[in-house]
Amino acid sequence: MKNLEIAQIFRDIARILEIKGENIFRIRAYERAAQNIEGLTHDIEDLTRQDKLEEIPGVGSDLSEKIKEFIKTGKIKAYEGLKKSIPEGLLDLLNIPSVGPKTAKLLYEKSGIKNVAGLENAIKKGRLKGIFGIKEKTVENILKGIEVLKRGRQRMTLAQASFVAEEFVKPLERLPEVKKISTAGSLRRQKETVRDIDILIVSGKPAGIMKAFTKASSVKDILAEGKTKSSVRTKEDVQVDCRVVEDKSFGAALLYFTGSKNFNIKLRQLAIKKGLKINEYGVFKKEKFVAGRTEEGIFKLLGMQYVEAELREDTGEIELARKLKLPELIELKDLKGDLHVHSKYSDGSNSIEEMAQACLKKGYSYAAITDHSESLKIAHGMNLAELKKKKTEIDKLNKKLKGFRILFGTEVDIDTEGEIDYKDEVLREFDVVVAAIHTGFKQSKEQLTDRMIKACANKYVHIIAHPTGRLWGAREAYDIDFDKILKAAKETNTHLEINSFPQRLDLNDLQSRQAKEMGIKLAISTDSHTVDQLEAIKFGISVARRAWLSKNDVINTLPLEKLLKELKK
DNA sequence: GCCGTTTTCGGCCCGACTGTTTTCAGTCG
Repeated sequence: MKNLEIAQIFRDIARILEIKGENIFRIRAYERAAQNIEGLTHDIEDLTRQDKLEEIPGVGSDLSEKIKEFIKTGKIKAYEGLKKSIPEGLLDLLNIPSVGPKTAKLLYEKSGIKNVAGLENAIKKGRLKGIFGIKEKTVENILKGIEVLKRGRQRMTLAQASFVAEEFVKPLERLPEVKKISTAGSLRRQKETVRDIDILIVSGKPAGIMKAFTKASSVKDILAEGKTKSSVRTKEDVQVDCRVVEDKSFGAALLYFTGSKNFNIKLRQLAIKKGLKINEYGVFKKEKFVAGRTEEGIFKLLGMQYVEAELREDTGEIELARKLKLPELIELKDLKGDLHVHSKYSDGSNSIEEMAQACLKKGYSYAAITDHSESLKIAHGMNLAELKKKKTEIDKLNKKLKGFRILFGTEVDIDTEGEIDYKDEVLREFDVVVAAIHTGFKQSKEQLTDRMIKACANKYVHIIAHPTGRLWGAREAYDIDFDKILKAAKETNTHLEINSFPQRLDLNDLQSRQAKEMGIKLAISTDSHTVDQLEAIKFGISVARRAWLSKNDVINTLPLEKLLKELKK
């Protein structure tokens, strides 16, 4: 997949053009194309072959030629030329908060600064003094920005972001002057990783809220403090923005702060065509306020369906909403059970009964206890004698539990040859067989892909767990040919898992959407090793919703009998 | 550079906050 590579080049081109002071609309065109290419669910090389590049929003004749050139030669001549026109390190300056293209250009032209190190040095030697427009405060901000850059402004997992947001929302919502409060931004869109936290508040007394917000216990720096909008940085280096609006603007402001940027732009363009103007205060006809209290009201006024926050990425949802053809997204309450749960029999911390009771409490009607298979020694993989004991225990518990069924499951290992470590006569006995790669990650792409395809072909394997193996912050995805695996899954009626574990989220949103488009049904599971981890299912649901999945696309929304039928190959 | 339920040319989302300015440009989201 060259998608990300090409998107990065277009983004770089945009930044070089910015520094050179090019036409802002040309710059935005590159940025828009970059973002849309990043969000593609198809391999851009396939689109090139099928002559469908210009179907990508924001890609016209010129950019499609550049993409073709890159696919063919591995280079884009225009890009190579642009790169030579400015010093290599200059683009890095744009990564410093408070330094944009204008400042970067100024620093380069007036002071010969070519990179971050050069900038730091110049500041230390006081060489920035006398540059028009740069005074003490600006220098101070640049220095702070460099510090932030050096620490690395990382993205958090969705789970971490939810936690940071709660630390602000909880105390704020107790204030009497707070009428409504909501998170917004990529957290509300439930992206798998989040950089900044956005909080929106309705109140008639913004001043007190700004004060309370900037004085919150986890705040380290105040980045900006205005009448209705403030930004802080927490001790963990997370930027949190807070904005206060009146009640009648809540919907408009929520829409605006939830984004995404491209979604907002397209919605506003649509409004302009209808003679309306959208900003964060409302929708206006000439000067007159015509909507804004709720998001629903705004979408209705624009003649379209309500677009769920998770879909707002400008990847076709606006067009479908206008035709009233958006899919009905899956919800947490649609799930009937969890199909990937561990117990004490392998490396889990709770007994089967404890896990089952917790699932029952969540309103599930079944759970598959999928302990590791024999070869995975590190996770106390189970031998045949232990399996027998486990089966007996499950049968006994099932007699006891009312309205709930424990499914006899296993998470088997796909070995380095693509074989499963239990024999067929053992596999046959399970209700649910989840298969996954746990070893030999470093094999070649062909080997890894073949292993997965072979596992799909096994008639007793129902679900491939965490299919790409990526572990956020720890491990990249296996080097696999994902398209081939999708094809194999489709042909063999094997299901793919959306693993809800916050560091995994595997498949991710784009991959899940691709699977759905292929007609593959997915399983949303937690891979829980403790009772508490069952709660992570909400993150799997977030992935599914961002992937446009409906109830029908997910097998564990089925009632028990239908599920067992669906699993049969 | 893209794009078209007014257009193949002339538009292109919109506003808060900051710093350095006396009215605004730059940055950010």
